[in-house]
Amino acid sequence: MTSEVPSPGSPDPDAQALLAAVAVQLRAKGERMSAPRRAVLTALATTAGHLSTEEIATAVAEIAPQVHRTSVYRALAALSELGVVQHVHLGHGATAYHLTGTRGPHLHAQCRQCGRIIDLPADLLVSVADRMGALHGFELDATHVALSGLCADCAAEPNFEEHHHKHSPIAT
Amino acid sequence: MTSEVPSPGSPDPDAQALLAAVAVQLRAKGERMSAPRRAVLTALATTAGHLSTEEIATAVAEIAPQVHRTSVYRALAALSELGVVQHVHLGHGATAYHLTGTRGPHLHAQCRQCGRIIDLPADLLVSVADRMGALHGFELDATHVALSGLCADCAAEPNFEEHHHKHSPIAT
DNA sequence: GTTGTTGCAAATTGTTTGCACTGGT
DNA sequence: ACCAGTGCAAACAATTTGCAACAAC
Repeated sequence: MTSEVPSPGSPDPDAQALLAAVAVQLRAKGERMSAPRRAVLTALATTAGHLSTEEIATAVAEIAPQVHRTSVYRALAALSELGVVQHVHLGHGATAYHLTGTRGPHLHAQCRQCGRIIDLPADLLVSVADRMGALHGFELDATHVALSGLCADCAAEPNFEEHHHKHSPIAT
Repeated sequence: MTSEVPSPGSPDPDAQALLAAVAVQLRAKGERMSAPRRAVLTALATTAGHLSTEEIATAVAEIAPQVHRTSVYRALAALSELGVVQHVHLGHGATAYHLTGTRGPHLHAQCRQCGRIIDLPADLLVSVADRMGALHGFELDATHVALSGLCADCAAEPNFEEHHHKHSPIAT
């Protein structure tokens, strides 16, 4: 939990390639690659999971301490705009960010007890989407919000033993 | 839109009954019925829809102007605790509240463009829930978050013509 | 008369904005 | 050299908390 960021010595080819590719995309739009953006991308790339703004800010602080929190927000906005970064709305009030490429398209579910996020197959809701389309003409974007419920561990143990707590303490 | 609150003259039997019933439940727990709680319940009862804290606060201000915003939050917390009020997490960062009894159990979907909320049959996700249970032991609570997407109107008109805007301007 | 609840003001938390300056290209 | 992007401080919005006064029971 304290250091999933690669030490300055480990180049991490994947992250390097990502930075280069994004730099190109940015330049194509007349925008620029910068330290904060690099740090945010690195944070996201080295986790492969879903991070809250809070968690990204923390990770960035370890990677590039001089980067201001404000710039993290701005970097996330810019990268979202670019399409490299996506976000998922979790229950409660939190938003989680992840790289668009990562692990292909997938849906999310979050445990309302321990906050754990579970990835689900992208096609899980296709029939539901079809039904909603037929019923209301509603065009479902299933990846955009996380389904809510209880993970296996928390369902088994009804009380809050805060099993893993990889994410937030969650209220509801 | 400006006044769905009943004028002081109209008693509204449904709301009255609700207030009485909740008062009993509160007392059973050693708690009390009060002006703010009455106002919040009335606001929710007279809308039958889903209201944001903002909207509730506004409605309450019309019903009982002396009620402080803080008390609205506290009333919502108390009534949620009691189980009379439930909330749904909408995309973006908003939370909508509604009476537990209202229109029976149902799911929600929200248009990410205009914010409109659509009610869906409660059983829409049962097969998905089963699949998640089998796959991960995850116990889905489908009512707790709103599915996200585009409503028919907004899907037809790709640009933001802010069709109805019953709810928030929504960003994403 | 108790004590749960309120109103208010102040503290918190999370995010955004204005602006002079820095750094990528 | 140009101007997008940054750091910082201040503005903002939304919710929470401490506490004395109040009112439901």
